[in-house]
Amino acid sequence: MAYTPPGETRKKVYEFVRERILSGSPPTVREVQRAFGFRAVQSARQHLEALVAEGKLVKDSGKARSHRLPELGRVRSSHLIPMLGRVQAGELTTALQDPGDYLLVQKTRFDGRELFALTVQGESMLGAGILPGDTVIVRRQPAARSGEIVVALVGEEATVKRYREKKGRVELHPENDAFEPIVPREDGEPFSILGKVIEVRRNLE
Amino acid sequence: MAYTPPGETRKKVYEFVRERILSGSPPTVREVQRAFGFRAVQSARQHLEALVAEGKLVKDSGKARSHRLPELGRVRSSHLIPMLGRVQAGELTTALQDPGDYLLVQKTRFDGRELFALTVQGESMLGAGILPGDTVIVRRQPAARSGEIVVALVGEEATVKRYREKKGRVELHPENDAFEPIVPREDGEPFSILGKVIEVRRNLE
DNA sequence: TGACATAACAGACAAATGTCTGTTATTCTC
DNA sequence: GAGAATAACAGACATTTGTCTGTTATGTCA
Repeated sequence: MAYTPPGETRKKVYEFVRERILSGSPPTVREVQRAFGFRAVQSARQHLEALVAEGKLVKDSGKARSHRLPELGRVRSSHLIPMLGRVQAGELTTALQDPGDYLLVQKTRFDGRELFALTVQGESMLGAGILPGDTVIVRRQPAARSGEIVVALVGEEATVKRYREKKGRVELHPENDAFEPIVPREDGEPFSILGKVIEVRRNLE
Repeated sequence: MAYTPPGETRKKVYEFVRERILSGSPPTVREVQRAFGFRAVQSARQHLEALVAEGKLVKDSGKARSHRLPELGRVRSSHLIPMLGRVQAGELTTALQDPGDYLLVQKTRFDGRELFALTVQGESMLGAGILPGDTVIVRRQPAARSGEIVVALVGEEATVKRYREKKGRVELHPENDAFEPIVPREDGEPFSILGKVIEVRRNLE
């Protein structure tokens, strides 16, 4: 490779390595070498070492593909969680076993097994900023605290509502004046909480 | 390691490798070996090969740390994108160089470089289901089509609004009756589109 | 010009890592 | 119990990858 102005190639090496790290496979020294057409391994190594010295990268000495971004220490661990489509609510819990799609989430506190995702249908939670088509990420749990947004099974249907306890009575509140609160157990319909909504996502592409 | 029932260790190996891949550094065969206390490298390798045969993992033969999740191949790529905090809007573009935190996204169409994330402040987009504290994921682009939600730089401030062109005139519409549309360039304030909002996320934990 | 810094190169060695061949142990089924 | 299937082990070899020592080229600046 021809001589380049000081810092120029360095910067490109940094960007290259950064992209590779962010996309999941940090390069080896020789991959950097090849990517830049260096004829010597040491050329790539010099840049990498300099970037580590500058604090722009960190690495584990002696290990393959061990370059990391220093900021990434702060990034929390991530999980693939099952994404449920338009399944019948009754099958919901069993459908969790064999999901059709996955969603990538980063959650420290939870195990991937406790989480699943649902596509919201209907406009009953407009007031809480949850629109039809939004994806809700749910932590499986059999109970909730008053005020939390939950996914509940009422009869045969899974529904997203705000959970409230009033004088010991359970109510599922929509956030939309056009809908009425649901008071389960009053009509004897089977009722259970599937989990708590811990994240809402909306695609606008 | 003692003999374990068929499939049991296999499953744990899969989960181990999966976690490592998702957290950014796929393990070497010997790291798997050590993690499970195998006394032979081959023990780890057998499990890994079986998982590849089952289609639960894929790998590049001969390369270090090359195990990948096939699902991630389907989704094509996951990226960590820079998350901008409460930065001054004027510094926004340069601040991208040195982000404070990262957000994990899966986007097929886009490169990690084109994306960044912002925390929404203010209630001007309530009507579009975007609440204060929500995170918007933005694709950097200098223009938008009428009707799209954008992040724009008006004067010194970055703002999330719906972009509209009316008779060739540009307007930035809030989705909240308490706010007035912004008509940039009328008062000569510097104006530019930073990018288009392609996803909205809200944490409820 | 000459000292100095950076960039790039050359060739090697050492360590990490992937791969291979063959063996023993455990469980299940018939 | 024999055979099959899976799990685990042992010991090596080959390749990849990280690291090292030393050299040459290009540009900067007093």
